Amino acid sequence: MDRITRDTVLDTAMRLVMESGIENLSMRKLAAELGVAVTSIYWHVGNRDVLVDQLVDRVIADMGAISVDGSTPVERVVSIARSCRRMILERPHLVGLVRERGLESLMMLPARKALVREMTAAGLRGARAGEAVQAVQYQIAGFVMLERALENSAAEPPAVDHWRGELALEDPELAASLSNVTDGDRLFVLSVRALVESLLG
Amino acid sequence: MDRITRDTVLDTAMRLVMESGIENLSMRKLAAELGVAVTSIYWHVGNRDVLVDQLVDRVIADMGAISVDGSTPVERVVSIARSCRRMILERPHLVGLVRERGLESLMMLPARKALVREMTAAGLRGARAGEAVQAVQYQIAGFVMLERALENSAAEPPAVDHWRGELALEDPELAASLSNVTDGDRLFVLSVRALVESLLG
DNA sequence: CCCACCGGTGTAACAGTGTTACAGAGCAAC
DNA sequence: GTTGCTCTGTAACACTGTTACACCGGTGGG
Repeated sequence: MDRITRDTVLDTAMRLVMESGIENLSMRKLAAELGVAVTSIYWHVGNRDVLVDQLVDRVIADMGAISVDGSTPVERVVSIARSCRRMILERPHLVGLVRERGLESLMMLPARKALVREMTAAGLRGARAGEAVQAVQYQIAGFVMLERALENSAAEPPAVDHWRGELALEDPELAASLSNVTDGDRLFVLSVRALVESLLG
Repeated sequence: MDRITRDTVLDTAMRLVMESGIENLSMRKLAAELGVAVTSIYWHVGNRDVLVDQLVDRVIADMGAISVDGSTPVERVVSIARSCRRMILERPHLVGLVRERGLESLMMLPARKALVREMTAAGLRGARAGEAVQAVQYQIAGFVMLERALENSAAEPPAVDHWRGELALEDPELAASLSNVTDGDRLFVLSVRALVESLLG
């Protein structure tokens, strides 16, 4: 009997997603949570797709500004990347959200401007600078997406590598480094720094 | 009436996936295609999840060997990465397949061995080499996953960047480079080369 | 005042999904 | 012949997104 609003629908949808993930959000559950029939939701938001789109927009809107620290350009770009990664990892529902829609690029919009500033500050101009920005963006987004995807399938079998035995004899430290469950932040910073140092050099 | 086999089930499932993608594969459609009831499929393969797992294993098994060209270590790693990317892009269904399961890491197994060889040939040892291998692996897989995800959502709105106007005044070539739909291969090779040069330097 | 309209809601259905309890064929072995 | 095993079919359960249609409450016009 209580009237609902497009905003109340989006609010409780957001709450449900943050509680139990996008994969457990259905129109019927949302309607039940609102104490209303399914058709009301369709009247207010139209579709499940536009509902998810609205949720993505909300999450991206509240991602806030990224922090830029460091004195050298490399350190500043690394700090941007790190801030980006932290911001995404702090929002576990975001990955599922943008995985359902195809809006991965929007994930990067706040960083883009900061990256352009740093690249030009480091002396890059024109297409060189543009490619550098895109390369770093792709690396950040790709890394985090992959990282999240891998951690969900952590129950993976040990992936019997037959050649790992012989490798362990030649360079046991290398074999151990490949077997270890990766320290995400360390590998991330290492990769970004390597890429940026090369791009700016 | 015709008896079916686990292999015939997997074969036609694979065919259906290659024809219309994993998202259009349902147990009922598969059963209909086989001219059999759903329960037979369940008896033979058990589950939809194990069915998809089997399909992933098949695709990975037929990925074959990667080619390694080039004289310098950097060029050889770039060639490995490029070969990997091509192999994945040639199998459009693979991305949907591994996106449904969480087995992204398996995507890289054939490349791993080659990367280890090149890194040690370039003089890297121990944890340094292991991290380098993982960094390149993450970059390849992340880049390709992101690339495929972006190309599916190409109908995206132009993403009104308010600051692009002022940027265009300062460095029009940079603005154009950021606006352009990215040339995937060029950006990929550029990124991998930059990363590897820095890791090996 | 009444009636028509419109915004919003509810009922019930359609078509599709994965999965399974259960009954039954066909065949081999004892 | 009867038992037992392998495999298949029927029919259902519990979901999903979506919609055709009826209804209810208010607001404005005649």
